Amino acid sequence: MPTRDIFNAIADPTRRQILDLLCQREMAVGELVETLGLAQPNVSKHLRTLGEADLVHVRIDGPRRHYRLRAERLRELEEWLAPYRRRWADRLDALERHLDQLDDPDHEED
Amino acid sequence: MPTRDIFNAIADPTRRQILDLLCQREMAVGELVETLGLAQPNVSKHLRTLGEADLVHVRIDGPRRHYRLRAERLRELEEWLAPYRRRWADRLDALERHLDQLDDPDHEED
DNA sequence: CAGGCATATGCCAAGTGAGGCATGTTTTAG
DNA sequence: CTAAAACATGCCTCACTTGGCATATGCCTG
Repeated sequence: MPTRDIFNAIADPTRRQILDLLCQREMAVGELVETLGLAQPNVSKHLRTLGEADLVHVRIDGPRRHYRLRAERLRELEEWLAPYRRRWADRLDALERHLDQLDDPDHEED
Repeated sequence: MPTRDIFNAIADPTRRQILDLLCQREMAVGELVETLGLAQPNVSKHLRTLGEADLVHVRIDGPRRHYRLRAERLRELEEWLAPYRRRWADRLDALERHLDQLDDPDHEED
């Protein structure tokens, strides 16, 4: 069984697009299919992957399944980002960019 | 040529480990090889992928290549995360979790 | 209960990525 | 100029992933 972590889930552009849509409102599979222009089984598979990463939640409504984003799950990403944010947030950032410029003369700097 | 975006770059656990190491200090390939316990060509390939996503920067020092993290590049991820952060940050969050609980009685809630 | 929706799952083919291994390249030492 | 050190690159194989297509499953209507 493959890895179904968040990093893997958001690595696919189509899945990011799905998340983007679900960020606005809950949607049924059919709506997603129509919006994405993909085949229904394909969309279902992506939703499965997202579900295994706990990024979406299903609400069953008769024969329809409404998928809703679990935005809270993305906090994991936020937390992973924390140590790095500290790096770009502090004053060293400017210095590093300056060093990059010195190391790489071809690089265009703003 | 494959996609070399940030999402893809951080999808691999080994590459995240490399980023984690480089977050602390600049390191030469040999140091990374020793720390990671992987074969050198493999490490070089991951570094290449990270480089193509502009997540690392190389400083050539004689025969050695020191890799440094470009933490600023991760701002792209931060920006991508922004719309979602708004979702989990607002008061709707608690409501949504409540709804999840109602939809999914088996789910353990804190 | 038969049939039709809305979705999920299974199977197959093609593309992609990671690791292992051998080899090429650049730099420094002698 | 030769050799060795430090990396990068090329090739191969294997496992995984994605998309397309067919089909199974669950739910609701008549």
